[in-house]
Amino acid sequence: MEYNFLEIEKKWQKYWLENKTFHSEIEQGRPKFYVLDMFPYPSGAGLHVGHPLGYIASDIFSRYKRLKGFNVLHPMGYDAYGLPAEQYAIQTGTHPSVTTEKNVARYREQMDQIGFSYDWDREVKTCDPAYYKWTQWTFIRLYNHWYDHQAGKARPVTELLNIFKASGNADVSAAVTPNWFHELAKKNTAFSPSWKGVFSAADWNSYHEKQQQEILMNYRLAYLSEAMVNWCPQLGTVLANDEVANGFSVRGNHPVERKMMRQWFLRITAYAQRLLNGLDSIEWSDSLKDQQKYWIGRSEGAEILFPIQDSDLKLSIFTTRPDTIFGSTFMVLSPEHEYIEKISPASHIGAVRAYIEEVKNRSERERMAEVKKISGVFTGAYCLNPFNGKPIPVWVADYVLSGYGTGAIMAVPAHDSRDYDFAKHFGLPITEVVSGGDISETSYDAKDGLMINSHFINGMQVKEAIKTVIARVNELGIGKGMVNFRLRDAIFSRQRYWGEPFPVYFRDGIPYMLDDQDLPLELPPVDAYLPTETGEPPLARAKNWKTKEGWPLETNTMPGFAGSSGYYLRYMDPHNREEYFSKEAVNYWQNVDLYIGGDEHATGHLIYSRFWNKFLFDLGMAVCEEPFKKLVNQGKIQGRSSLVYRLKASNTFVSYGLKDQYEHTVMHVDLGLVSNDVLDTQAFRQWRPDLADAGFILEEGQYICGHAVEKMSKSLYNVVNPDELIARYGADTFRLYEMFLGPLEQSKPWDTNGIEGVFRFIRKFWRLYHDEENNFRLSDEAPEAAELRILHKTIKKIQEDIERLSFNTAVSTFMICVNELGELKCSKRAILEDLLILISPYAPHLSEELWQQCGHNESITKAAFPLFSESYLTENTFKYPVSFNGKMRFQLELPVELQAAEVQNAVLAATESAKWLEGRNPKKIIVVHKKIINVVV
RNA sequence: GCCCCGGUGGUGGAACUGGUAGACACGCAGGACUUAAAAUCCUGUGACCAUUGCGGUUGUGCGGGUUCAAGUCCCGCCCGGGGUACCA
Repeated sequence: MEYNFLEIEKKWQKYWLENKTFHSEIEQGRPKFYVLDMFPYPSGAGLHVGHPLGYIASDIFSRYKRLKGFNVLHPMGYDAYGLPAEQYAIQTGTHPSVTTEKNVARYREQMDQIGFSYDWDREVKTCDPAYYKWTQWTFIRLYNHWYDHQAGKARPVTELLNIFKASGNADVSAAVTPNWFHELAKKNTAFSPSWKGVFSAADWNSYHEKQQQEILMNYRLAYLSEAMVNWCPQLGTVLANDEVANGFSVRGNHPVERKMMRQWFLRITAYAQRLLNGLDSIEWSDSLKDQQKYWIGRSEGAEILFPIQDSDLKLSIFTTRPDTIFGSTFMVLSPEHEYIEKISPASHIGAVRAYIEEVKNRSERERMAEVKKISGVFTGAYCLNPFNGKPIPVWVADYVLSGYGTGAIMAVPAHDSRDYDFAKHFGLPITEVVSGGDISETSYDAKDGLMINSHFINGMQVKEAIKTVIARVNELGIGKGMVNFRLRDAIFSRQRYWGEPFPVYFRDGIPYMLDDQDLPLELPPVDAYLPTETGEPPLARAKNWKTKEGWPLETNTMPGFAGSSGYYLRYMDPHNREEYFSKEAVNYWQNVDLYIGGDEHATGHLIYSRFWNKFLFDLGMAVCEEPFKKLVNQGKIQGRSSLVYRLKASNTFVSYGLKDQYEHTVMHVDLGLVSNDVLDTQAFRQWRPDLADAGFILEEGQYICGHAVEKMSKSLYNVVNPDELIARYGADTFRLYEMFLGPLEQSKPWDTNGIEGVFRFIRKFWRLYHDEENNFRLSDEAPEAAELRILHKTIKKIQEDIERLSFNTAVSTFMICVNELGELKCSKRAILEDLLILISPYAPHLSEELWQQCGHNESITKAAFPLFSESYLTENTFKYPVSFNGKMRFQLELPVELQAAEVQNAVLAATESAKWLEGRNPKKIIVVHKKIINVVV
């Protein structure tokens, strides 16, 4: 039988589906292994050749682990909420679920063609009410919990209420919104403006329901707050920080502005330290961990109070360099700082207000673009250095951010480059307090040197000085050591239709959660997918969008990362109607052992889901602190575009090698018209009407195209579609070729040319099992030592490669093995059956087919991975490479048992040595057993 | 600016802990089979020099260093990709 991949692949895909070959169930006593792909957003364009790269790798690993005896959980699903389907709905009126279903079906069809070993019984879709019920359920828990820093975990709000009732909040160490009491006093006149947010039990019990709820909101892990948010007018919604880059939306690249809005937030900052600590316990790439570390942005320092001159007010600043306090020659407040109005004298307040107004009107984008532009204004006020009472002028400038630290800094121009630039610009004094730099040209920011001009810390090293100042500040009660994080709470509301509805209603303007029994709150139909005339989100269009009692429901929906934050847990028990997932399931499957996906999720999904998991861990539901033990980012597959060169103002095209002799413009040409960089000129003329009369300047009778590596995109005509390749070469060849392309984690260009080599290999492999007439034929003769050596060498290498996810070298290893067995004309069952098992994770259809022809009734996926035995590889001689002064000169075959001294003698005795010794005596002979000999002369 | 990753033939890449640089494949050249083509098989293929033969020199972005030995380790640069951007 000829190798007919079309038939074989269809046959086994059907077999796997009908026999539920990859269905997994809990099997106590059998070790589990959880392999997960980042589930895709099903876009209308379908899969291109870059998408399946990670899926193939994870599939190979899953199949390998099954052969190794593991009970493998390998599910797939869809991150179904997304902007494209909704934008399409806005344009056409088609409900996004219709578009999504269609795209899901297409994705499934494409994935099935590749022969993945997913347990499709566990499929989840984030837009499925049975799934998002648990997203809503978790939101309710977040709302009903607060973070206790003392306990280091989330606790129920009911417990917090008991504490408040019994003893107020003085002893509570909770994660709260900074300056929440200040905002509350502004909103609710029942609270005094000078209130510091501390209340006794008696105070608490005297508060009205509304006041109590308003206070509690600042403790909840999901909370509603008026805050500066990223507003994207084109998308008509708010975005989280990770969804914005350089002032533009990551999706769609639309401008984003800052706006005050009331939104739902998740208090992810409560978990900042744990999110940081957890990174040390997981196997992720350094670059990914660094990205998260930077995003979390922990910095240690101190909060110090500076009294304002002629006032009772004290200005609180945050600094990581308390050692430089005597070098602080001015203070800077952010333009939003509450003290500005209070401290600026009448003589200056006009100019200050004008500056603030100017800053406010600058858009976020302008601000970004003008980072280097220095601006600021003197408030006219002074504060005093708390140690020596020296007056320091207070400025306002927009290089200080209101959202970080206390929104105010002590500027130390000598040792901070931003302060330095500011001081130079406004002619403010620069006082050196750390020796070791030259501050005439630039600031000296290093934390290295001895303190000078600094009273009680003079002569100390920076590190010691920092400790000493913090201790002194503590002692005097004018500040304390403090840790700050760059991480911001996650904005959780979207003013869009296509997302999870919040399980929230409002009574007298106060939010309340729905009962669990009313979940899921399903997404209602609307007449249009646009905001209302009054600017309310699309859900405000839904009829009867209220509770049974008539209270209005929340009209925002949840963001994209809501549904993807806990999906790996739901896969463990996807059909459970009573629980998110059962205790039994999570105790068995624990967490993800290997997670493969793109690194664009570094500061989004991968932080949110770690947070989500830690919260569920605090609830006692997740059993591991970290959801993804090992994570690998597959590289991007870039497009390899073909280029042709058109002579200026003509329809003549010049071949690549001759193009520099003419003035020309470069044009992208469809990959389908090019083979091995040679253009099919006939097809080119038919490609577009305007090219029908195209002329060519050829080299050696051919038109050679140039090429460029760039992103895969329709507009560059370089998109390669897996369906066509599979139709032509089969899925097994396609899988192998994707892996053969290069290391999984590396980005690389797709070049279809090489696929022929892999296809050749597959057919060569097939021929090992067949005679010249293509009849299946294996011999039962005992294998020879040489054949066994090849097999075991291969087992060893394949196992090592797969364990370190080096799939490209594994493919080479198979090629070498088949080349060598082919040379020996090996057709021994004892060799070839093991080889089939080895290759089955890579080329599953082919190996199932041959396995069956070998006479097995059961799927090869149930076989056991062959055991490697060192004994077949032992040799009694070794061919030593012999170097002279490090240069390899010749090889010398010697018995392996020879000791170093004997080897040295043998080398000196070798005839070739004389030539390189040239009569000299060697100074030294290095012998590394079974590695190398180096003669030093 | 800062952080991370990378730079090896015409191309994709291999060399895992320092130990024969260029495995495996593509492409290219030559050959076999064939009326011919496809398919298949064989040989060669980093560069330069020498080819009558063995061969020699050089070579992993650049410049130094450590070592018996460096693509691999150290120092200083250059280039490409990604992340980040006044976070005090």
